[in-house]
Amino acid sequence: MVARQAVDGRRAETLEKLLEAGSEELRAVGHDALTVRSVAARAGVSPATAYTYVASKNHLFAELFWRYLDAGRPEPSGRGALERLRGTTRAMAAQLAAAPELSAAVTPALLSSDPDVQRLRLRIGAEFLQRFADAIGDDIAAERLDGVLDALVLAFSGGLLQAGMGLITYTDLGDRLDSVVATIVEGHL
Amino acid sequence: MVARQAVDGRRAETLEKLLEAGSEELRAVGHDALTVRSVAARAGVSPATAYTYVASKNHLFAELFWRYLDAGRPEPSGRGALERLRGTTRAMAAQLAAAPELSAAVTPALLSSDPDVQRLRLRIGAEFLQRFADAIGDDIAAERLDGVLDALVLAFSGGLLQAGMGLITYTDLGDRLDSVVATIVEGHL
DNA sequence: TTCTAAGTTGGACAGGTGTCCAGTCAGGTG
DNA sequence: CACCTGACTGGACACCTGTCCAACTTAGAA
Repeated sequence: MVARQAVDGRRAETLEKLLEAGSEELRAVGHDALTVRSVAARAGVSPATAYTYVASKNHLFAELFWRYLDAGRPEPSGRGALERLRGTTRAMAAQLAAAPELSAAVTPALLSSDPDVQRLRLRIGAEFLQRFADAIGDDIAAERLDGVLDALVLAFSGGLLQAGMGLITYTDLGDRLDSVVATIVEGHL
Repeated sequence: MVARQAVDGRRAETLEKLLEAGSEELRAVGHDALTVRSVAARAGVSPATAYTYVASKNHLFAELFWRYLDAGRPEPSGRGALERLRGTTRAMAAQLAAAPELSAAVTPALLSSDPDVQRLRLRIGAEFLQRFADAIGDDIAAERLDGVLDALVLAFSGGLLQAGMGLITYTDLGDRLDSVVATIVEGHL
């Protein structure tokens, strides 16, 4: 369970309605203009009810992002660590590029001090790390693995931040990461 | 000029008062609790006046950060690119660690869509890039330089993001970057 | 000294945030 | 069938955000 509290039966349906409405609203008006009340209205639910599921706008974004991420977990394939890593970062960049509004929304959202956001960002961070580790497999010596994973996670977070800032587009992110991954991994295989 | 509009004479003094008050308020109550009105009060100025200098809370943070950054530009020293790079990242991490509230404030602030913030974040991004380029000097072959710089900037941004999220402390950032920088640069010298 | 223009001010404004609570509604249990 | 309980509602709350403007101050030019 990732939402604010356990959901079962009737509450599960309302939560789905809300998240679906949030996702539509996000695409429709963008993350700046979206308000929790407008999402509630779209879901046909009162604001007070919405706030029993979602602690804040930021929490809503984090939740939507987590679900989106979770739904598109890539299967690493390829002959070597570099090829698999590139496949993984490409897939992740493509996923972000396919939902630019959500991606733009989540970067600031994840920085919130809201405790419900905190849980989600740990989960999301762990997910990134896991994906890179899966892609590498055992192609990199154990004593070098941590350093390489560290560099990859930092570079990926950095890409997220730069795209969130609008310095690069989510579409460019793939190319950028491609070369950066090579630069990092080179000499450690 | 980085502030909202050109400042000269009398306006320059008021701006200084405001930024100084902002800095104090930030240390005193943290970035969540700080409001533009509370900063204005501390500076002995009306809110309306404050808003003629500062477009938003985020703009204030970006401005404070830029000035702080600008004041502490490190002089690269050391025998090789790796050593100088490490000196540079160490110095930058130490600078961030010395002003944790400001650092915590600026990461979300820089993601704002506010146009006054936008100018500043380009400037700040350019400054990071410049520092890395200065540290490397001409120790890395031209055809590899861009890739390495890219990786460094992404990794540094990533570090900023992770520290902003509270996944690592600003104090740990130095060690983390130290090893990541080595991982990136290794094999490109 | 008087005038002017830049700087500052108070106060109101429309919107957003997240919380709270008394009251209504609907479904499942006994 | 009546009842209880968990879900939902409406509306008010306190507070924050950034904007606007007519009125006041003040420093320096004429």
